[in-house]
Amino acid sequence: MERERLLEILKDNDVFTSLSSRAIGEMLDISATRIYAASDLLIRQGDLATGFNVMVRGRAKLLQITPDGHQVLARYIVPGQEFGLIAALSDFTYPLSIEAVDDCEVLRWSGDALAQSFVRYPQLGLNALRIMAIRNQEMQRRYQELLTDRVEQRVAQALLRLVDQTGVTVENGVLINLPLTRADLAEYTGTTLFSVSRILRRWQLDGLLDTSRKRIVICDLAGLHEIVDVMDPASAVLACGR
Amino acid sequence: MERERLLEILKDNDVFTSLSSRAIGEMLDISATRIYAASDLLIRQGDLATGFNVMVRGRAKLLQITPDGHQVLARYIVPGQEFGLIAALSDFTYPLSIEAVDDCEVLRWSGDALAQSFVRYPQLGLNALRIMAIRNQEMQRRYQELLTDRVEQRVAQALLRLVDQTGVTVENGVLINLPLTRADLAEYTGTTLFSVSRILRRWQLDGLLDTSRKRIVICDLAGLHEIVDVMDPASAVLACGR
DNA sequence: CGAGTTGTTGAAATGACTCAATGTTAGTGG
DNA sequence: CCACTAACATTGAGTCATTTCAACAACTCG
Repeated sequence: MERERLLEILKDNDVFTSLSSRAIGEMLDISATRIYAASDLLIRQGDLATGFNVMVRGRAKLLQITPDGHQVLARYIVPGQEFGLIAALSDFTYPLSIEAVDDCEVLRWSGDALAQSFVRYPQLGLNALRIMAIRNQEMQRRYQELLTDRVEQRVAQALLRLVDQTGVTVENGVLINLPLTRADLAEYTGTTLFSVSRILRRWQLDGLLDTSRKRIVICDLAGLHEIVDVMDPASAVLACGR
Repeated sequence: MERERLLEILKDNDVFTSLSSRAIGEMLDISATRIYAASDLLIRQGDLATGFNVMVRGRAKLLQITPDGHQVLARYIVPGQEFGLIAALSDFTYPLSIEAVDDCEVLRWSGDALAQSFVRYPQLGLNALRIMAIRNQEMQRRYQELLTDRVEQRVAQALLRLVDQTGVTVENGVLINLPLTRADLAEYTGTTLFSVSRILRRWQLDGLLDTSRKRIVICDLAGLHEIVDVMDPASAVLACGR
């Protein structure tokens, strides 16, 4: 990929916020490019964390495999997003695997190189801290959702998140630009592919969305939002009380 | 509290790891002491994050209140642990409230002071990053547990975590040194106090633990561990297959 | 075309929740 | 020291959301 484009991608990434163009150029100079094919593992859960990466082309999914064989889909990585930030710290192992959805191209730095860059550009360390903090809060919110919401709300929430991340406007709504099976969504929301199938079917009939195999177009974003925060029995009671 | 004791507490906290005694002394010099009474709020969810704190006496619980009125108990803070690290970053609001369980005493630094200390002692920033990373992994693991485990396993896991954090050896086992009601445990594990009551009762009959009001003594740690990782239907099938 | 992947649907099973009633314990104030 | 009260804990019955499993339908790709 041409240098101009890569510089732009780095500049837009939160890790490199507030860094001078020269500094970003220098960071690019010491990076390596790696190419992966679809369904390759970019990172293997349990390996020592040695590489920090920025995705420049293609998409990948973060998977966590539990001791009892269950698989959890934590989130998707799309171009411009970074992963493996903990490589900057020594003695950390990756807590999950990252699997390429398409063919992928990533920029990669060794953990040591990143740690040294923290010294050279102190802003980089602060940015890293900020990213971690944000991701922490995000996890906290999702944890709480999981604890209090039911399956339907969680699926709605997941779709909204994916629209936010990968949404593309098409004629009849917003397309989630990922090859998303019912099983994927089930792993992402912590339910079964059967439940997901039933829920999507119902929403399709209600005109909230339009789905064919591995393809979901949201027609009524507001409708999904309503499901997320109105549909709860507890809050419904509260709402009635008013 | 006398200075010697405070220095020791800071020294043992992960934020101050690898800092010289002199540096820790200087940090202590610029800290303020705050006292709270039981059930006071040390931090209010939604407030701008302005203070970084280390608990030196007493215990507190991290509570997240959801839009629909549910309460989630994220974790407990015990003496020696820090909270409010994100105050070092500007424009962050606390994602949850912290409520004193007992009377508490905390050391407090302003977010600005902490950010300046990051410049003065670069190790401090790295430590902060490390702590965030660890907490992230911990959240990730709990998220996955919530997604795949059933209530019984989650309660067992919660008890084990609490033993780890606050366990005190007593005659017939390990006491969880917290005033823990069924409702607290329910908020902590994402279930109802009824389910918790039933589960604890059964375990009491099985001799796994000994509980009276607000007091839990674990008699058979190994037994709980078994429940956590053997009791799953999926893994049971796998185990049979061998 | 055919084979494997993906999606749908129904019926039965079930884990967990809700709610109401009741029992138990720790403080409080007279 | 006792009675009283509020907080905490137990228990049972009914209900519900979700899972499980099996069968089948539809699509896609070589």
